[in-house]
Amino acid sequence: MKQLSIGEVSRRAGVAASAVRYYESIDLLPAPTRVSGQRKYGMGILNRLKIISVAKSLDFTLDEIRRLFEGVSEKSAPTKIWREFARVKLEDIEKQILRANQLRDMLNSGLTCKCLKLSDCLAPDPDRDPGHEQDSE
Amino acid sequence: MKQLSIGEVSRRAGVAASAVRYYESIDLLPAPTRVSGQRKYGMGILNRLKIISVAKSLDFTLDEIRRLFEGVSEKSAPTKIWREFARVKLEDIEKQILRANQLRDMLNSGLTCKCLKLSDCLAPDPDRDPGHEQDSE
DNA sequence: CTAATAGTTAAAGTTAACTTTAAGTCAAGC
DNA sequence: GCTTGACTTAAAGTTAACTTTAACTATTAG
Repeated sequence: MKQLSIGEVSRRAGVAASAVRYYESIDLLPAPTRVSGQRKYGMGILNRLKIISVAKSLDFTLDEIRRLFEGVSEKSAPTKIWREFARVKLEDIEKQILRANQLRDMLNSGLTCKCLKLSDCLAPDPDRDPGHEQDSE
Repeated sequence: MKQLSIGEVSRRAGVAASAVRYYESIDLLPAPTRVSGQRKYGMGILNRLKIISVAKSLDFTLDEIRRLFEGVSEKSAPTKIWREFARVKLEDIEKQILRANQLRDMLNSGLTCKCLKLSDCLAPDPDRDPGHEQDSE
């Protein structure tokens, strides 16, 4: 079974060695075995780093990912925990899509008539150019 | 013309007063007029803060938003510049929407089949449980 | 052997976007 | 006049996710 040095792990996973050490320091990665002080990893580390990288790209924080791994180390269904995280993240993304549409609409109306109003508000010194106060709700 | 104190702006816009001062310090907001040292804002500030807040929620950095406003402050045809800017930003936002949809799809597939494979890799101590090493590419 | 390369640590530095703190000013109500 | 509450400033603190640095040790090539 091949043992990888931290440098090899870094190269093969495309993750900086300092990041790998950092992940270990926050218990996102387990402490590997040591050979005369130096970390030696099994191939499993590559998978683990891959998962971290994918989760990160899905806007999971490292803390969430850590909890994700923790959940898996429990006896009960790991898929359940993954599903739950994915569900929550899905909601986030739906919201993001809604907001993107909102801003798109704001910008779209900026491209047509409302813009004249909006752009007044965006003028360098709005206090000098009054006359379009919005509703005081 | 109603003048708002920073506290009123904060309440009405749902943005901390310290954040408003911070925005001013990084030139994201213009310096408002002062009445015996205290900031007094016109209603336009609320629009401006709203735009900032929406853009922020879409992962625009404050620096990007600042550049957004800058385009509008040029002397020459402000609406023209605004239009051009809005057009460019629109493209960005369409991309954001696409990316968000992609992300949603990834999470959706995470909720179904792929997960079962992934969960194998999430075992508590991969080094003790070899047998699914990935290709050494 | 030496030199170069790769690994080790703890601690400080980085960036964004703020918040908190400390010390002081100002306006309003009693 | 005094107190209270909102405001002012500069500067330091916060959080996440790392990176960089400094000083040191270990491994490998020649």
